[in-house]
Amino acid sequence: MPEGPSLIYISLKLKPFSGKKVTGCGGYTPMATGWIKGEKLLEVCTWGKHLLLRFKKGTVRIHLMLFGSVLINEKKKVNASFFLQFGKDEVNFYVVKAIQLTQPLKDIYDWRTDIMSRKWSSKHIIRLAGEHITEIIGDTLLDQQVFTGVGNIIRNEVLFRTAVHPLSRVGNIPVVKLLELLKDIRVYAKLFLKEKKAGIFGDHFEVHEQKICPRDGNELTIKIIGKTKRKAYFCNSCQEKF
DNA sequence: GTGAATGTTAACAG
DNA sequence: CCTGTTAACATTCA
Repeated sequence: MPEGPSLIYISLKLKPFSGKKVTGCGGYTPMATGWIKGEKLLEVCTWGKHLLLRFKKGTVRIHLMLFGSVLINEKKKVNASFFLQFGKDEVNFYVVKAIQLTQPLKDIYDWRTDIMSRKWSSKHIIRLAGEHITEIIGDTLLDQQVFTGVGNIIRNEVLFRTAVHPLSRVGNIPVVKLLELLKDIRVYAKLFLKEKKAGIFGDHFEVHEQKICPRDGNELTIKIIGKTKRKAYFCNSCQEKF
């Protein structure tokens, strides 16, 4: 469920609860939850794949990992790792990691790298990319400190869309090309969110989980690459290796 | 029944 | 001590 756009989608669904008072909370999370009861949910925001629920006494940082899900006024058979009640309404978080943050969010998070943020700055990321010149772009794209919110789907799709080979060294990619890649992450992420809203996300990836390159009809390469050990789908012939 | 999947981090080995 | 590898977590779907 979780890449940047999915988190925005979830946060939009939770926004109506901001300003509302928590009447009950709990779950099997090891995080203490007593401090939340009776508090007003001040704000719902995100940083990449982090869902942030702000309260006066701290923020609950929720991460969905691979299998997490959020249901409003619906329950699964399994226990929720975390839940919040707002009077008659309840929000259930399944298989999530919940942590209490007490520092001001500004001190922890830099939204200039968050692909879903208005504060996103390509200039800043180009600068950061300079510290990763020996790395392969396939790895850097999954580095949450540089491309906050990018996951395996966005990585594979955007590399294909901009015709960049995942094994390209970051330092070898011309800045113009890198800028094109950065821009397309934003474009694709928006499309991702749009499809999520329409309930059709996942219907038509170009390369992710595919077999044939839609551009030249060649067979796609499917390979576990880099330090992240995630599966990359790419076309060896039409994605340029820098 | 098996394996893989939009992910991260703690523990371990060298 | 630093770096890289493995394990662990938990669910759903093909």
